[in-house]
Amino acid sequence: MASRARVSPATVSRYFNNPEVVRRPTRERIRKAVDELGYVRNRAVGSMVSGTTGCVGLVVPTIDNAIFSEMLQTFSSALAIHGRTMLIAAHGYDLARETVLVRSLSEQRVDALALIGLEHRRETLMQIERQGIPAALLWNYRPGRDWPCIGFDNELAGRMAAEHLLALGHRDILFATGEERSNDRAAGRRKGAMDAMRDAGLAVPERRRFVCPYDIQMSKEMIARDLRDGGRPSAILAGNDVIAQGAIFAASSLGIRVPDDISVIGIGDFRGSSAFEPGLTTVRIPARRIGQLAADVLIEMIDWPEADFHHEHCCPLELIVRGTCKAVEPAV
Amino acid sequence: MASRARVSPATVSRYFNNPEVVRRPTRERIRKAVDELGYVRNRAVGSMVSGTTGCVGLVVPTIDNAIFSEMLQTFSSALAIHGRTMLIAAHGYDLARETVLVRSLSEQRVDALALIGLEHRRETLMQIERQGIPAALLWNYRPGRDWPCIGFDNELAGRMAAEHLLALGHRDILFATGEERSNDRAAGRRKGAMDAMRDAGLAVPERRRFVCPYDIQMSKEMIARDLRDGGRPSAILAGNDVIAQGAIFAASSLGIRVPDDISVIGIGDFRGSSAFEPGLTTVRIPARRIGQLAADVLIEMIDWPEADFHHEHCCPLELIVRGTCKAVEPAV
DNA sequence: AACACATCTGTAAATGTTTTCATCATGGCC
DNA sequence: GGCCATGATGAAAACATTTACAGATGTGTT
Repeated sequence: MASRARVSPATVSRYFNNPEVVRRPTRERIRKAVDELGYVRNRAVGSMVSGTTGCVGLVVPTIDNAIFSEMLQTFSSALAIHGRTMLIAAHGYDLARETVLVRSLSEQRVDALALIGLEHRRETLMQIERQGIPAALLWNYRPGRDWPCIGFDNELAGRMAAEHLLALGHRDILFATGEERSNDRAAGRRKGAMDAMRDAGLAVPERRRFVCPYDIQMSKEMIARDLRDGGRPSAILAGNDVIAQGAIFAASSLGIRVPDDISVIGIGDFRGSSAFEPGLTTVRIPARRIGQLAADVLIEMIDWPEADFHHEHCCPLELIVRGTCKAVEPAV
Repeated sequence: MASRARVSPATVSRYFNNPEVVRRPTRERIRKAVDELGYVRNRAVGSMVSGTTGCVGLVVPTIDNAIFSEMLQTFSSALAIHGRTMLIAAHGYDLARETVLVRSLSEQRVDALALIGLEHRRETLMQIERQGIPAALLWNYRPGRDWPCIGFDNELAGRMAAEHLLALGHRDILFATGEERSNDRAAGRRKGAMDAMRDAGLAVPERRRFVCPYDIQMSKEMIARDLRDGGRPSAILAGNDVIAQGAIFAASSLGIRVPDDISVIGIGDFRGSSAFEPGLTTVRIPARRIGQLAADVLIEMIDWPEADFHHEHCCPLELIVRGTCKAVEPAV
């Protein structure tokens, strides 16, 4: 390649990385040679010398998820603006597999790494620390961590949902929360909701709590069965909007009207939740904001490795009141 | 690293790539050294010498999309089984940007590449061809292409939906199809539906056709407005399930009952479409199957570069009849 | 003991880019 | 014309791994 343009490899390198330092005619000669040979420079090699790949790794439980994908999209676009690429890997809610993926990403020499949630295997975090890869934990937030952390307070989300129902006078609430295995977010939300109940002096019987998978159809079926066989609560608190949507359809399939006969609240405010009839009342998760912040923080950490600002962002939640919750009639 | 275990770099390389050719005690020594030093091998460098990175690139219009993400998940898992990683990039329905992404992926030296749709800029395809990267086009299918192609017949999908409505006696159908800019899939579906109407000897007036964005809320609003102002068709054919869901909510918001007052059919069978009340009648896209096949095909192309089997997979579609379509009452 | 053979490991070359330092050319200024 | 500053380019080292080949060691057979 270099010989075709009658320049040294050094100049070719400059042509790609700092075109302006190459004299116009030389530049033109290289451009032509690149064109004719269909030359594509090998970034992998460059990374060996310069130590950077321009890739940022993102390890998520699953891509196949309404709300993550919103964050992913923003994250990816934000990186692109800085000329970086996103490398993505999904572990399917299996933290052991997460360790493998992190290693694989390290081997690719990603410039930075983002993980979902605060809970990870010791091994995973040590791997990252040891290699000195800039990294951040996303989606969940608790203060005082020694890792950069961009997310929101999942406990608060659960609490906000519960308190909204309590404020409307609901006492008999069904808690249909998400699977908690390898998922500190779901666990946090349930805890927050339970705390709110306790604080209100209300006990939640075992039969009013259960775990739903992240699937609208399966949630619908489980909740429908419970509504049919397990008595009739006055409200359902769902661990996320997918479960909430399942709950609405479950009610609908049994001829139970929302919100007249039963109230439903979700967490997430996924795309589409606003379109429901009636619109889903929910606690909005600032997914795009998290994606954007995550990208900003990681790029900052890459570009100023010494700086060591303490990155902690707790993004605000917002209760979105739409049409699926209604006050209980005052006892006559 | 090599010195710490008192072996040559060559043996370390063997330890990682072919552990079984290294003698037990040596292996153990290396394992210990790796452990102590927290050593992580640099795959990027290896790729320079061996020419492979273990990464497969996937360029999609958007990740933030119910049905792609199902395919992505399967694709990624299938690759993982073969020890390969997925590199993903989204161009936001901008084929010019796609070219840039493909170049970037080439520079990373992905072992193979997958693109969505059949239409791409000449430049994009030439880039790939010139570099000799194994590549496949996904999601859409038309026979006789000179590129490996794994997808389904989008025209047929549109036609199937239309013919179902026609068979139920519908004549006045509203066509709410997807945005066609940089999207041959949406264009194909609309064409298929229109062809079916023509074949049935029916003209579709301009006011019964319009384009919806890929967003449930916006689709709902557009369709609600049309239903209010533009007269009342007996059925709505939606270009995808998101639009169909928007249509159902639009009807619902106006007190129009589905399917009694109006029928709705979608294309996709997204997760969640089955949970609707009533369940959405739709044409199922075999998303997981496409993801699996795509991974298989690409891995085959990587492993047997010479083989040159003609890869063309047209995955079968299936009409899923649920509850949103009803025969029109026979004229009295 | 000699030999063939298999198994394991080391040597050294090769890979394509970046980076540092040196060199060369050019032009302005005294 | 000599000098310095500036800008453009080249030379060469460095990077961490793979691979072909050679050498070493061990094993079993005659």
